[in-house]
Amino acid sequence: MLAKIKSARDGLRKSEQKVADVILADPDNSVQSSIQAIASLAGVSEPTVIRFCRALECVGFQQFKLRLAQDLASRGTFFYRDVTPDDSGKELTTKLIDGAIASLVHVRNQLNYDALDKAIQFYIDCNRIELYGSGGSAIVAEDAQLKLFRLGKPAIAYSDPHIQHPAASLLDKDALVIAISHSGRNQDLLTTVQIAKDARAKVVSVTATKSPLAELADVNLSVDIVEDSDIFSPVKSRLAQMVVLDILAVGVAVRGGEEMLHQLAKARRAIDFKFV
Amino acid sequence: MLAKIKSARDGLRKSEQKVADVILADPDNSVQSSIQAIASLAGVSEPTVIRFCRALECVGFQQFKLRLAQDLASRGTFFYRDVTPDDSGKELTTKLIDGAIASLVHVRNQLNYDALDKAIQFYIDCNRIELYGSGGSAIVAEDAQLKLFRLGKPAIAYSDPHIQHPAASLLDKDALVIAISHSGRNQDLLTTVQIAKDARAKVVSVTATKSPLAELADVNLSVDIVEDSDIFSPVKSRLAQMVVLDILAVGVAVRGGEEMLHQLAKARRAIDFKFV
DNA sequence: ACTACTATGTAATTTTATTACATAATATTG
DNA sequence: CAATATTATGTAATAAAATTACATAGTAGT
Repeated sequence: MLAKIKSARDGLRKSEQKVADVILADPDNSVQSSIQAIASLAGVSEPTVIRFCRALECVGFQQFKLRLAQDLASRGTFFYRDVTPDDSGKELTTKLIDGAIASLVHVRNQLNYDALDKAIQFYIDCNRIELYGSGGSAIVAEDAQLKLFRLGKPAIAYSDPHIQHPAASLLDKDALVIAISHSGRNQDLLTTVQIAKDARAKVVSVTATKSPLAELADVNLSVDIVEDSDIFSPVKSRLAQMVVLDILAVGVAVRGGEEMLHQLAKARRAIDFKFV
Repeated sequence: MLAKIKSARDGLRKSEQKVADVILADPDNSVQSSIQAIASLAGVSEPTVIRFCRALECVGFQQFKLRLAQDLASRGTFFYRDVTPDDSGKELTTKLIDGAIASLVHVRNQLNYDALDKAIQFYIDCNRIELYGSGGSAIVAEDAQLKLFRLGKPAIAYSDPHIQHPAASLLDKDALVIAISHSGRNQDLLTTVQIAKDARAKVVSVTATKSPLAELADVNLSVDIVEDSDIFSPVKSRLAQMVVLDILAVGVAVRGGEEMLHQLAKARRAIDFKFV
């Protein structure tokens, strides 16, 4: 629609062009305005605005506004821009959410499906899961615990390295470790994972490609998010990690066949009223 | 917006529900209709339609239609499809991530900026923050705690109702409560919030529009996500809630002016190597 | 069963969009 | 370069739509 206005502009009558200019100058504002507001902004009469709409093949002003609004809504490409102190609430929201979306799109494009399949197989072959992560990654670990829990095998998350270490040393070859880290360079976590490996547990990491943690793990689900401009630490990676683990959990569920899905649906219904 | 209507529906008055049903039944047609048309289709009076729009936090019918139209337009971009057992890893990933993205787009389109501004002001005016959430929402509360923590005021998250209750009773008018819930109908949480209000604390809720919790809170940051087809419980709402609280936190930070941003940057550098 | 409150509708009012018509501007032709 | 036709634009009237103010019906609580 915007493009249509632009290309139609020169073929319009003089006063209609004024209307086109006003709308092109601030389309977001225009969709909220009345004919009156636009007419006076453009310095033309109200019928002129209607004629303008008709020239654009709309039956009236309302339809024109509707089309324009839909156009504006779907134009959204999600590119990340830094927030600045003078952003309005709307700008802030748009920027942060677009950033989050962009990082999810990124994950979608980079996720390694072989690794995912291997991780799913590890889950199927194990008899219990331990999740390790500290700081922000502890949140992700807990979230994943909630999910994996309902798939039928014991799952527990530890965030304190002093507990992770002894816990890891008690694992065996039937245990699965999921180690979560943004940078993959947290020394405590690396030590924990090494202990788990020495105990012959399988290790899936959720971290940056080529990081020490990714190298150490049996399988890495890569989450490479640049947090370049966030005021806060890894918010976007946290989202991305959560989604990756969600994919793992759902993957396990669907590979488990009909009966697992069925059981999950049951579990869900039972929990729903509590899970708020 | 559609999701918003769905989740708000049960909290509406009877005749407003009729309006909701008419619109949900054929949203594409509704955006082109006048109040009259919708009113007569729903078998209610015209003012009822307006009241319905206001209940959805729109200033009038026009704004409502506009939002709905924009919602319909962007709905096609990332649409959610159910996962099936024979999905490949790639299909699984695409489906789940698109679902997550769609829910973030929703949040972007529906967030109420006035409410956001008020919530930011509450933070600025308070001297400590308590976050309440159970189950999945406890994860969100902890995540938010991590963020708010660094803005300079004490923040603590409680997930156990038996701890939330006494904690809430000890609050005073300088305390800010952030209550998180998917449905906004968790009785324990409602009780906690009532206790907090009786203690004169300010309450910001992060939950579904028109839910009992939203009604009870001083300000609600609406997160209306339909989890219709997820195998797991509120994963998408959890993401959405986290993002909304991230927006709140960043909003507080940027409104705090240059010096707060500076301090945060310092804090971040200091923590970075730990915060993995 | 009465009171108070909430929900809903009716009718008036205001705002918004549209039409019909008049006038001004521009082009066309003798 | 008039005179006239044609097109463009505005004014004022009208119709439609949205909104408000108010009245009444319904409901919950005593």
